[in-house]
Amino acid sequence: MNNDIFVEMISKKTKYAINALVFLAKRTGEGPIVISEIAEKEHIPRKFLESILLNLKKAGLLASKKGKGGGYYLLQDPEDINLADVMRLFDGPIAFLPCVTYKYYERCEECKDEETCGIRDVFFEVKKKTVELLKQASLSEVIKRESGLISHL
Amino acid sequence: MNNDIFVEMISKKTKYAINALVFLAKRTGEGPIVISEIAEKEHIPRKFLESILLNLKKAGLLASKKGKGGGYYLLQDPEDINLADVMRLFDGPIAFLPCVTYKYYERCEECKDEETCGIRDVFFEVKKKTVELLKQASLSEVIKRESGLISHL
DNA sequence: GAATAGTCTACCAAATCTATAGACTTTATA
DNA sequence: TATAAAGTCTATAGATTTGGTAGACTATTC
Repeated sequence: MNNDIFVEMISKKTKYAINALVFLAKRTGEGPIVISEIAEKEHIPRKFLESILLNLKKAGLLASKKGKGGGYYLLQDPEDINLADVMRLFDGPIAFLPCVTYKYYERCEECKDEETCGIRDVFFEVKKKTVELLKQASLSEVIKRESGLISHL
Repeated sequence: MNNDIFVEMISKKTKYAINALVFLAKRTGEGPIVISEIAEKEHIPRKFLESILLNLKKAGLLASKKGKGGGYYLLQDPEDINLADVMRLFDGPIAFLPCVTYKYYERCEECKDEETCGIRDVFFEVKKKTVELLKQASLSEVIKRESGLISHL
């Protein structure tokens, strides 16, 4: 039984990454923004954020500039960056079971017949819907929702 | 970046629990089934399964009988046990963020204004849909899908 | 050349997950 | 009533992951 208060399902890395990206998206056109500003404004441990931004850069979402006047800035259009991609980058495949992923497919050891596995079928459906919703959630979409124009809550 | 081969999202506990429950559901009416039989047939480490079944018993899904001729059996109708409940039992709330759960609600530390948080809005939608799909997935539904009558793959 | 700012490597503490071991209790039945 | 069968309880342990820190290094600007 889970005695723990709470099991967070997305990692802090992903959460911080999303927050940093949204922050940068809102300030498109202002030129490079320094790590420490993002860290402060978004309440993210500075050193930890460093490695996150580096990952986002390697993944091609961000670019950076060194030296005075340097910092990070979005490399892609906020329309084109979505939460599904970000989550996959840090937390791996978006699925409850490895057998319903495409890129990270792995058979369940205990599974007797995957072809007719009802559990797999259920989790495949869940994964499909989740990815669909997260793909739709681009940075611009997230920002748009912040304004309260669209609310699902 | 995730260098690990794969991050399994539901715990083995949950997976084993579901498999054990489906197994028991298929054998409703046969009386108590011993732990070791479930362990063998479902390829679950025996001792580990013990504690899982105990949890399921405490949660009111299973009952047990000690001594010779004893074992475990379903206490509820297979229609009435769904994957959402099982997952919650072992893995906690079904949500990517604590701020979109009901029973385990917790505010994100870094969050500036929850009311207008676009990220929260997105993840709330995802959670809602996920729970909906998992609620529909009762043990009987899983078994029905195994037969290949309904397939979403 | 000094200050600024990102990059790289290494490390670490805490928590969680997946078990395993073994003693104990209850029950059926020969 | 002894004994074997079967579930229950407590404790522990190894491996992995997560979240975070430290510090040296490199590149850029003025």
